[in-house]
Amino acid sequence: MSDAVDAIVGQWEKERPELRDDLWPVQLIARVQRMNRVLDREAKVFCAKHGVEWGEFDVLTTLRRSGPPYALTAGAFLKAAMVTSGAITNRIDKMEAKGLVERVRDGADRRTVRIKLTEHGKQLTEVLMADHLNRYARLLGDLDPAEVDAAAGLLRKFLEQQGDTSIT
Amino acid sequence: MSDAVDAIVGQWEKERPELRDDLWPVQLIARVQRMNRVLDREAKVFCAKHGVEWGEFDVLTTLRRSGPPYALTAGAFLKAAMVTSGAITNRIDKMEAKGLVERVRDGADRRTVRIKLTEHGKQLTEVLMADHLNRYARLLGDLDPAEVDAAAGLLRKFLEQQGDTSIT
DNA sequence: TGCTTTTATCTCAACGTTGAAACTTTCAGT
DNA sequence: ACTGAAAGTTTCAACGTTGAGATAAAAGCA
Repeated sequence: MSDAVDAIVGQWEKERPELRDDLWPVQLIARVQRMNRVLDREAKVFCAKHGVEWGEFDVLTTLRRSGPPYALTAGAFLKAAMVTSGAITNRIDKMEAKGLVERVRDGADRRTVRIKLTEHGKQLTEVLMADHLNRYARLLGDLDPAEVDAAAGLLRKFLEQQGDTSIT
Repeated sequence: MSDAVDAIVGQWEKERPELRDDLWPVQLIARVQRMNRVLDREAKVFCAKHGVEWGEFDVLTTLRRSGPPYALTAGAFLKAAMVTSGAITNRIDKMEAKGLVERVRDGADRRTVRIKLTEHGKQLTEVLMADHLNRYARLLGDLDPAEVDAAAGLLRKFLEQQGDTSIT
């Protein structure tokens, strides 16, 4: 059994044999990158079916799981979505035009803008989530659950070390 | 110990308890996505230090590990880099301007264009690789090698299932 | 030899993200 | 109150990628 990354590492071992002992991180890192690409393409197809962008779906689910009143500040999205501020403004602009969310300036701090899920947005999210999780289960369905769990645990350690510990 | 993904899953369990048994794929998939983001940022900083773009570095190493004569067709890059044809054309245009690679149309099939590493490009790549692998080792250095290996193995299975089995 | 299909690459407009600068509001110190 | 620093968001130009279409060459077939 071998994948594209095995081929890549094989090439290095042949071309630069002296690097042999330094290639083990490639085995994980390159696969994380390639898996991300695969997931990304899959996600875009899924979102297109439902008429939303991948980034918009991210905003919808982030709002939905935050619980009532389904409203978060723009700043909260920066960490949750791991994108820059300009991207969030852009996403919200389009989603507001679609009627999925609305901007609410509340009195407490007039710098902040709360992004709030509209009723339409909430209903769409409920529909999307079911399909979304089915899709995930299908993608990983043929893998050993215990191994998936172990791999997730290792990635958690990496992310903790890198300080990816909070979404607020 | 918990990371951002634990927080996300925790929110879902609270908001939609009935989804509890369907959230296990999120534990892996969300971490692959977030780890990819972390790696991406790290890579950009690394590349900026050496005056190349992340996509350009990818082309350089792909050529280098392919072995003499360090020349590949544009099509070969599509699968290796998992990007579209327009992106490759764009990358090669810029790298040719920098003198890192050169386009060679050889007689056999005049449709194909071989992208060839220049001497300058090759020398730069040698320098970059040492730093690159040091960086990788530092990133994963605090993790248990056996666990890294196991996680890489699981991701390999996923990628095989998704047909990511060749770079040619 | 003609004709169609396939393969390989390039072109280009649309798109989303980045990152720095601008803007407004709030906070802290005096 | 006043002033400077900090925080939250928006603006905007530059950038790289996408994806469909164009172009050109090769292969298959009559």
